[in-house]
Amino acid sequence: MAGKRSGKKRPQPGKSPRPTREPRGEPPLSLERIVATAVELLDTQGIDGLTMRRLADRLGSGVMSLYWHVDNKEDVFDLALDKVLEYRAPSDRAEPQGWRQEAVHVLEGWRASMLRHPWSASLLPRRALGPNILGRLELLANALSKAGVADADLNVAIWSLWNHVMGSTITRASFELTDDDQAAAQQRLAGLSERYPTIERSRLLLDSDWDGAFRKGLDYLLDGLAPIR
Amino acid sequence: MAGKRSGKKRPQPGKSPRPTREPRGEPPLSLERIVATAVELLDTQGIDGLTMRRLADRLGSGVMSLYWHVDNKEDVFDLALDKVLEYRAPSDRAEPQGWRQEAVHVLEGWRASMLRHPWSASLLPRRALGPNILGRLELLANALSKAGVADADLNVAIWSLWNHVMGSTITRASFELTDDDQAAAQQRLAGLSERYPTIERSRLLLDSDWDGAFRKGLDYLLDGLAPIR
DNA sequence: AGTTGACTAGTACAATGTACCATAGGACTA
DNA sequence: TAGTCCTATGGTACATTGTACTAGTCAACT
Repeated sequence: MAGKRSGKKRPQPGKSPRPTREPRGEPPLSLERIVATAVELLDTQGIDGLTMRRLADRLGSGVMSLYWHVDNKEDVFDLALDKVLEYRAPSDRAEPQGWRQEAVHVLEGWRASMLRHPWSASLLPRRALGPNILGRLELLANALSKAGVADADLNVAIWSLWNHVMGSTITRASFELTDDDQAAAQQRLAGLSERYPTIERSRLLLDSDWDGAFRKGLDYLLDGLAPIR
Repeated sequence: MAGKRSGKKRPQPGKSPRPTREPRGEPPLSLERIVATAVELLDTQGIDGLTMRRLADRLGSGVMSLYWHVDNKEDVFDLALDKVLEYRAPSDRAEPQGWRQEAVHVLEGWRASMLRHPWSASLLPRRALGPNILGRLELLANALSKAGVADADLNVAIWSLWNHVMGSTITRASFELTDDDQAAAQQRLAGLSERYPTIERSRLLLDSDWDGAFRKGLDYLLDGLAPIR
C-alpha cells in the first residue's frame, strides 16, 4: 500500500507531485512501473521467476522500496493478474450485434487475454477478483440480461460460462508444454497405453483442437442457457 | 525416487522385505505413508502448510530421509494429487444404466473428490496427469464412445466436459472462503457496486447455487455433445 | 569376515519474503 | 530561518524454506 501506516489507501492518481528525484537515472518507483515490470518478469520467467529481489533489480531500486508501494508479494500477484485482464471498454455506440455475438466476444477476448499470459491461468484460482475481472463479468451479465435470461437464472448462466472459460484456458495452458515435456508425456502414456485404450486411440493428449473445443462447448452452453436465438 | 541413483524406479509393491526396524516406535517410512501424511497436512493446513520439515516431523523421521523415497517437493504434490483422485473402479457388472447416467456419475464423482480436498483444485492446473486422472478420463471416454460419439468428436467432447468440471470446481473452491474473507469481499464489492450494477443485483458473489450451476451446465453440454438421449 | 545395497539422518548452504531501522528531501508551519 | 512532518528509499538482519553432501546403520549375501 502507499503509506505504510495509512492501511489501505493507494496514492490518488489525481495529482502527481512528482519530486523527480533521480537526476537522469531511473524514473521514480510507482505502482504502475512495478506492476508492469512484474508482468514482464512473469511473461519471461514464469511464475517462479518473480521474486522481489529480481523485481527490484529490474527496476533499479532497493528491494525494500517496493514495500512502500505494495503490501507484499501476494499483492504483486493480484495486481499483475488484474493488469493482464485489462480490457477496452466496448465503444458504447456501434456493435448493435446480437446479444449472442456480444457474449461470445466478451468470452473469447477474455480467453485470449489469459492465453497471452499463461501464468495468469494458474494464478487466478487462488486470487481475489480485481476490478477488471469484475468489469468483464458485468459485461457478460449485461449481455445475458439483454438476451432475456431471467434474473433468477443469471447466476447459473454466468458461472457456467465463466467455468467454461476458466476450465478451457487452464487446461490448454497446462498442456501447452515445451517439446521436451510433450515428448515425455507421450512416452509415459505409451507405456501405459494398454490401460487407457480409448484415450490412446483418440490421441487425446497429443493433437487436440483446443480452440474448436472451446467454441463448440460454448455454443452448446449458450444454446441451453438462452434458447432464444 | 526409491534409490537415489537408480534414477526412475519406485520400489515394486511385489514383495515387501520389511526389515521392521523400529522396535515399537514408528513404522518405517514408505511412499504410502509419506503421501498419506502429505494429504493430511494439505487438508488441515492448506497448500502452504506442506513443508518438507513439517512432513518429516509428522512422520517422526528426519527431513532428508524423505528424499530417499521422493525426488523433491513437486513429486510430493503430484503424488498427493493423484492419491486424492483415486477412484473405485466401477463394478463391471451391474450399472447397465444409460451412458448418460454413467457419464454424469463419473463427472460428479470427480468433482466431489476434488471438493473434498480443495487444495487439489488449485494444484491440478500446474501438475502432470497421474494414473488416476487418466483412469477417470478413460472411463469418461468409454461412456461417450458408447453413447455414439464419433471418434472424431471424442476429443472435443472430453475436453468440454473436463473443462466444465475443472472450471466449476476451481471456481467454487476459490469462492468458498472463510467468513472473514467473505465479509471483506462483500465490503469491497459494495464500495464499487455502482460500477457493477448487474452483478450486484444478482448477488453473484454471495449466494450462488454452485451445485445447481454445475448440473445445469453439464446437462446443456451433454445435450449438445451427444444429442441422442 | 567382508561387501553391498537399502535406507536414515545431521549439517550446511543458498534463496527467499519481509520486519525493523536509518535516512533524505520537500512542504508546510512558527 | 529553524523546526517538524510526510513521502519515499534502501540497507541490514533474520527466520523459513528446499535440498546437496556426507556419514552412518543394519540386513542379506558372498
